[in-house]
Amino acid sequence: MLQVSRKFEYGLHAVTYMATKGLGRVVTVKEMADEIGFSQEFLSKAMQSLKRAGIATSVQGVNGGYMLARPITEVTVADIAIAIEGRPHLVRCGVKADSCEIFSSCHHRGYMNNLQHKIQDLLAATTIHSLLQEIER
Amino acid sequence: MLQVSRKFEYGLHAVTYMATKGLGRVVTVKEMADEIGFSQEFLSKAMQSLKRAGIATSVQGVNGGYMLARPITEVTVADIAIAIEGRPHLVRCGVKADSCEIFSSCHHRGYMNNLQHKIQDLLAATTIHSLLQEIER
DNA sequence: GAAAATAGGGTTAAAATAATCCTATTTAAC
DNA sequence: GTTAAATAGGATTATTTTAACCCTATTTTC
Ligand code: SF4
Ligand code: SF4
Repeated sequence: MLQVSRKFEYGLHAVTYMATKGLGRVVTVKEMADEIGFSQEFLSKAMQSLKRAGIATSVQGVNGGYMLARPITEVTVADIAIAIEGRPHLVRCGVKADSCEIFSSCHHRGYMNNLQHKIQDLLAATTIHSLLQEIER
Repeated sequence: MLQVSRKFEYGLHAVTYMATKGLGRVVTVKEMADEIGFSQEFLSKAMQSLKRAGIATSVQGVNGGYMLARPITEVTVADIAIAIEGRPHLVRCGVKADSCEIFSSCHHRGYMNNLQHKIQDLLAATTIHSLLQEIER
C-alpha cells in the first residue's frame, strides 16, 4: 500500500543523475544504467516517458542520448511522478467511477480526493534542485 | 501508483459505520456488509485486523459482533491504515534492504523516508471524528 | 553502409492484491 | 445439550498490476 513504483524510482534517479551532469550534457541510457545500476531496457521506458512529458529532450542516432529540458529549479518530483505514472489516484473511482461497486453511496470520496491532492502537493514541493541539496552528496 | 488498498477502504467504511451507530452498539459483519455494499468475507478480514490493532473489540457467539474500542476523537485514519496494511513503506528498501539492487549506492533514501513520514502525518491528522464532520452526511 | 543510439510495440514473468473456501470456536437461546 | 449465529483464521485460487524482456524500426554520425 502506498508504495512508489519502480519505474518512478528509475526516472527520479535518472533525472538527478542528469542534473549532476549539467543541463547541456547529453547522456545515454547505457551510461546511466551502468552508473546507477539499473536495467537498461526498463530505464529506457522511463526515459521515454520523461521525454513525452517534456522533462527530458532526446537526441537520436550515434552520440545521441537524453538531457534535461528544463532548469532543475523548475522541475518537481510531482512532475516526474506524473510523467511516469500519470496523475496519481488514491482511490480507484478516480480512474473510473464504475470500478467501485459502492460509488453512488460512498461518502468518503471527498476526503480521499482531498488527501490525494495533499500528497501531490507534497511531491510538488520538492524541486530537483532542492532534492539535490537535501541529498548533499 | 500510490493507490490505497481495497481492504483499507473496507476498514475505513466499517469504522465510520460503527461510529455513526455509537460507541456501545455491537454490529455484525453481515449488517455492515449489507449496509455498505461490501463482500462479507473480505470485510471480515479487515475487521479482524482492526481488532488485532485494538481499534475494535469483538463479541463472539450469537448476538456477537464488533464495536469500536476507543473514542472516535482518538482514532486516526493513519491508525486504520497501519492496522490493516502495516506501516506504509514508500520504497521497497524500507521493508527489506536487500530487496533493492542499488541500495548501497542510493542517495534517495533519506528523502523518500522523509516523504513517507509526511504522508503518514497527513493520515494521522484526521481523526474519525473529524472525518465524520468533513463527510457531513 | 555500418554502428550507436532512441522509439516503441508486444509478450512473458513475477508479485501483490482481492476474493473465495472451508473449518474451528464461542456463546446465547431454546 | 442441541442448535444457530456469530467471530477467528488458515489455505487456496483468481485477478490485476507491475516489472522485465524481446524484438524490430528509425535516426544519425562516421
Ligand atoms: S469506496 Fe468510495 S472512495 Fe473508495 S473507490 Fe469506492 S467510491 Fe471511491
Ligand atoms: S532506489 Fe533507493 S530508495 Fe528506492 S528502494 Fe532502492 S535503495 Fe530504496
